[in-house]
Amino acid sequence: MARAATTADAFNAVAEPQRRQILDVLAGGERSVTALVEELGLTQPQVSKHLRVLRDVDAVGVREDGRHRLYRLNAEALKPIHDWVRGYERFWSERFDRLDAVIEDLKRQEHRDKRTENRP
Amino acid sequence: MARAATTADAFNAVAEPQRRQILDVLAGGERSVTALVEELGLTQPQVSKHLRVLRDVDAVGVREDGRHRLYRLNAEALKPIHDWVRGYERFWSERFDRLDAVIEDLKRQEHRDKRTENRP
DNA sequence: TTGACGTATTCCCATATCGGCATACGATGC
DNA sequence: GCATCGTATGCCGATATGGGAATACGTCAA
Repeated sequence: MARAATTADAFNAVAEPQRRQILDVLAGGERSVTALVEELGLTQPQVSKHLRVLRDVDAVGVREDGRHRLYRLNAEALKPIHDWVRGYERFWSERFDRLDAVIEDLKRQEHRDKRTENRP
Repeated sequence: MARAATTADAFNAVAEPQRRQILDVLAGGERSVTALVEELGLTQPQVSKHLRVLRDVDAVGVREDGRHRLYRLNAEALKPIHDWVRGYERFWSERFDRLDAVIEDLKRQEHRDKRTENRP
């Protein structure tokens, strides 16, 4: 056994910078492979391969149009990432600064309580 | 040349499920390596290695405490991920449905303008 | 039908990655 | 000093990954 859980999920798909770029372009609307090749300055096989990965995690969809294949964004697939990272929002968001301060105070209070609770 | 840009950035660090688990635990407060080993059911070298990766991208910090090493979350490092994925929020959030419709209308309008702007 | 175009796939190379095991290393307690 | 604990690192094997080049495949035009 070796190298477990490289599970082709959205997190992995998005870990590659060029794939993020592809998604960013597709956010602007459908594109053919050639269009992506030109806009991103990548080779055609490169783009096709990245699109394959994105398709496997359902982050993009395809539509046939003559000899072209038009790819479109399917942002739903990114929601799990959003949901996960949003759980950390409070650690940096100013909106929660006050709340954090209060929590810290409570923690300190709790510590003091523990240190003194068994004293005469 | 081969395999470019697997750049040890936050996106990559977080692409590994077990590393996300570690961060999730650390979100609850400082932990020693052993504590993480027990809470997650991983081997000690596994945990140490994952922590190394997380430390390299500055997603966690360490503090020495006797022969223990206490790791803590540094959520700031996850902000780039949040910022990036937040750009896609509008694709699934109902709150933006109306706005999307308006934008689409504007795009169509623009297309019409372009198609006719050089006509007599 | 033939040829060009648009795209996907295959093969190969170099390297990165993960797990397991063993081991090294620093701090502590006896 | 010596054994032990807590942790980090090194090495290995298996596999995945990304790039490049070549090629296969399907569609359309002449």
